[in-house]
Amino acid sequence: MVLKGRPKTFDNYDALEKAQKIFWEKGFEGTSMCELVSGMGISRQSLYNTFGNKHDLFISCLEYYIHESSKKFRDLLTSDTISAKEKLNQIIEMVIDNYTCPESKGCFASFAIQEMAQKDPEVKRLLDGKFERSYKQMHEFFEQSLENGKISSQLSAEELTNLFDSILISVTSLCKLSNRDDQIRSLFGIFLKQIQFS
Amino acid sequence: MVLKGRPKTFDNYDALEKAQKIFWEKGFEGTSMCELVSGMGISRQSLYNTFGNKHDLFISCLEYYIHESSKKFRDLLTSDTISAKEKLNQIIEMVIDNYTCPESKGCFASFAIQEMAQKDPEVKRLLDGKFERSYKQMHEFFEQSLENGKISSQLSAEELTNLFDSILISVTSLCKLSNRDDQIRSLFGIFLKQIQFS
DNA sequence: TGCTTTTTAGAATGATTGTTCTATATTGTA
DNA sequence: TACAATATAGAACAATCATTCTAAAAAGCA
Repeated sequence: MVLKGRPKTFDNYDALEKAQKIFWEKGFEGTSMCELVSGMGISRQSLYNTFGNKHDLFISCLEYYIHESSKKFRDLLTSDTISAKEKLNQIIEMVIDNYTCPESKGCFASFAIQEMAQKDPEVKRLLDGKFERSYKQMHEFFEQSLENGKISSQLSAEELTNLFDSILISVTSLCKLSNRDDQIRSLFGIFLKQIQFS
Repeated sequence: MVLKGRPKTFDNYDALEKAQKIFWEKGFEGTSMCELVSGMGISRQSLYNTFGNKHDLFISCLEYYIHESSKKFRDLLTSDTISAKEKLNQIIEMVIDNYTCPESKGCFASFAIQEMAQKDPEVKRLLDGKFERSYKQMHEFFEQSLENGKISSQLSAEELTNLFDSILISVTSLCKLSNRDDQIRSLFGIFLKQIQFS
């Protein structure tokens, strides 16, 4: 394939990341195309040529966010080099850092659940997929760890997954309220109390 | 105080409830005044006279929702006639019914957290207040129940409160995803496993 | 130098927004 | 009957919206 004409000068994913942050702060309906043009640092024409209309752009942002945010989580859970205990500790540390730092904006997917899932089938489908995949990854982790005796618990693999998933989702709302950092940390302490490591 | 002129023919709280449901479905930015005029069943002029502008109206909706949704919860927790175990069971049953019924729309306050809390200080203040009050009510309940021996647990009153609060918040997001009813029910089972009733 | 494509800026479009204004009807009390 | 308050419908307004269009500059390759 031969390239002709002026080459692209901006990076699609850089632009998507900028757009996503704007959507995140102002919401889908609350964000205007003018703000996106300014914020993404590309011209209106380039925006429409590259990303389609406003809704298309939002979907692309959500897809990119889901892809990026799932990466670290999946890599940690499926790593071969660290113990089950260490995996959990690293995930918990990562989450606590993310949701207790002052400039944290929470979770773009959780925001999308509340603003968009009900009225936008495409958003709903993407979110269902994302949360189902991470649920399955967690479940597999707990099931294997219980089976091979790395952990034991009075709770089943399903229950451990349900609880951990619930805590992860709740902190995306808690972090938007005032003075909840201690509660966020406490929740993971409570979760770890459910597990004995060998 | 003597009444003069034509009396009001619509009920403020009925109108607020209708407005709140529209905001709930479409979001603050996604709802137009025209939709509100149609949906609330009153004229545009009456709307502005009674509730001020769009933002004022949203705040009134949120205040009313907070007041109404806190009522049952508070009444149950502070009741003198039923046991601690019965209180928890009734609250749990109420929540599960609310969030697993097909026409459930979730929680208006949780929606407001994600769409509005970050950019609207007044909304933030109302939500901080609501969740802080219900947190304190729960904490008082668990503290007293532990002190007078109605319940015992390996978790402290703070931890029980943190966990229960977290579960309540997470189900407002879970209910917007597909096929999560079992998980919602499971979470309360897990919570009850943390408590021994006497 | 031509050709092609992407880049930019900004005008134009038509629809919709929140809000105010005008005008009139309704329904109570004095 | 007069007055006061609320009710209604809908026009008017200026602003903003998402999107398309116009026009020209920039940058690669043949």
